[in-house]
Amino acid sequence: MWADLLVEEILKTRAPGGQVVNDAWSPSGYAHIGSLKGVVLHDAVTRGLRDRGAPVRFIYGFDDYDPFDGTPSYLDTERFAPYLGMPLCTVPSPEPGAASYGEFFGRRFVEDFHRLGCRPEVYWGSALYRSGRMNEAIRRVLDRAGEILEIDREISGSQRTERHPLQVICESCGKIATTMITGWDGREVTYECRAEKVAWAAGCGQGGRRSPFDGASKLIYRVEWAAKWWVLGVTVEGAGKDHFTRGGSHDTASAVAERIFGYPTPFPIPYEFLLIGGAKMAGSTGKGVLARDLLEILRPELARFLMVRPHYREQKNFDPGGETIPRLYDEYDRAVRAFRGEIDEPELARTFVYAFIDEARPQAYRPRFGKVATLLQIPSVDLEAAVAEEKGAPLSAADREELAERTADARRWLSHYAPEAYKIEVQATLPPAAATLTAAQQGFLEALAQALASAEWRGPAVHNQIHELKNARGLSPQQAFGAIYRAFLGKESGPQAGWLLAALDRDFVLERLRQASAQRTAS
RNA sequence: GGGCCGUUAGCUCAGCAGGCAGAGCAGGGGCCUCUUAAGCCUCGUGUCGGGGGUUCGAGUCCCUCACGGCCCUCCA
Repeated sequence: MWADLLVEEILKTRAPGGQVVNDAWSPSGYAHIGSLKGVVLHDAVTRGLRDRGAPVRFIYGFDDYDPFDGTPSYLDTERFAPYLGMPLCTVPSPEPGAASYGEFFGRRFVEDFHRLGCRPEVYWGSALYRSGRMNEAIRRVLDRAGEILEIDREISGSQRTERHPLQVICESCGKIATTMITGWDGREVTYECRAEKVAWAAGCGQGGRRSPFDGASKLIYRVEWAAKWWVLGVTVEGAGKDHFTRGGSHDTASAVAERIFGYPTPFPIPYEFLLIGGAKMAGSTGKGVLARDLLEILRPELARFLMVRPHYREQKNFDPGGETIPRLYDEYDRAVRAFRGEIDEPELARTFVYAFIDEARPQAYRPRFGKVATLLQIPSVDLEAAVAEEKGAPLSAADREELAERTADARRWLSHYAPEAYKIEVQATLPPAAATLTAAQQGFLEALAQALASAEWRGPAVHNQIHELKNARGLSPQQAFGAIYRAFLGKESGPQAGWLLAALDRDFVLERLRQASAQRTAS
């Protein structure tokens, strides 16, 4: 299990004291799936460290001092246009109930990752700056701006000419993305708010002089990353591979951390992307898969399992279509059984340790997902009774809850993602596929109609009738059952035929059997 | 151009601190009076992408090539 190996490596290479695991995200819209993967990954590592008895804190930052740099597609562009360039914490919330835009989306995301069992200590960038905790870092960065510019050029080949790696909030217009610092005297900075500094927001053209401390300014991204490590004492922090490219933001942040702050780079965890249906897509554009979208597709247990199961360096492409979801369900159930010691799969058992939301929950009886999906589609089946029979004991409250979850998931799967072959739908009229019936099959159906006219209208009785006639007429199971499925479902196979027919209206069944047997066949 | 990852049974993938190739699904066979999507038992010789190398021994380490995916713009 990769998380175990990481934990081991962390304990081996980091100071024996407590670990501080950090992750952060800029709340510029609804979080997308990758941000969620980040939280889960850091939570897993935290869980692993805790499991080994190591003192550990997991902190999570919302970078709501970052500038608002674009309106997501699901919001009104015109309404938010005036706020472009301001810190996310001073942009109004799109809905009532939050003090700011950043807080609104931050809180939404907290809800999402809480559902996945991640409960880091949350902190806000705005509070970090306003409280003065970043002051010393800001001072140091301003004093050594030249060195940082050098580091930037050396590591990333950046052509950045802006000397001060700091952005101050314009006192006139409140924007932070548009300002340029022109001087630093050890107490205050002078700045200009420029109309064309960035393409997506216009500065007011004013300038001024102010103290950069206590929330008046924010470090630029790469430098801020290093500063936060230092200020918060971070010892473990991963990021997506986009940050870990050579000369990328992580390289720069590491160099700044070590050379400017004299602080060792936290244990790095560069992780691969989770693709959904082959696409990644960004949250700020509003396109693509949001964290909450995934939670619409998969219940929290499975969503977390999906992110924890593959090696963190492995790119995973999750395509909810086909048999992906039933397979994921089966795999999760196997992990549960492995954890309980029912099957010998140590790797899976460990995976479960990192995947579970609520350790106690999986004690419930777990009927196979595919089976639930099938039974669900046969009207006569009492799901709870059927599952209780399989279990061999009455269902507990937890069993029923589990079954209800699965039933809801199965319904969703069937209506949105399941291949046609898994859908059982009795056709309202004789399906075209019935035209391919052979004479022998038609004879069989005709005889079946006669026999069923007076048979007991229950699954087992109908089932026996089918078998008797099949045997009497020397038909293979394929021929006999295939004929029934074609006549009713328009397909080659289906659920147990006796129960299927008994679930339907008798007259309807008899009529359909006669239609199918009377139809002229191509052959 | 640089980086990361992938290429293992028909399909989806495990296996990667080197030691006789695995699972699930599909498929074959069998049981439950009944093979037809519920349950149970049983069956897996595949150039582990190609080629070198290290080793007593390599999917498992090193080099190299090919194909595929993604990333290098503050998007995980």
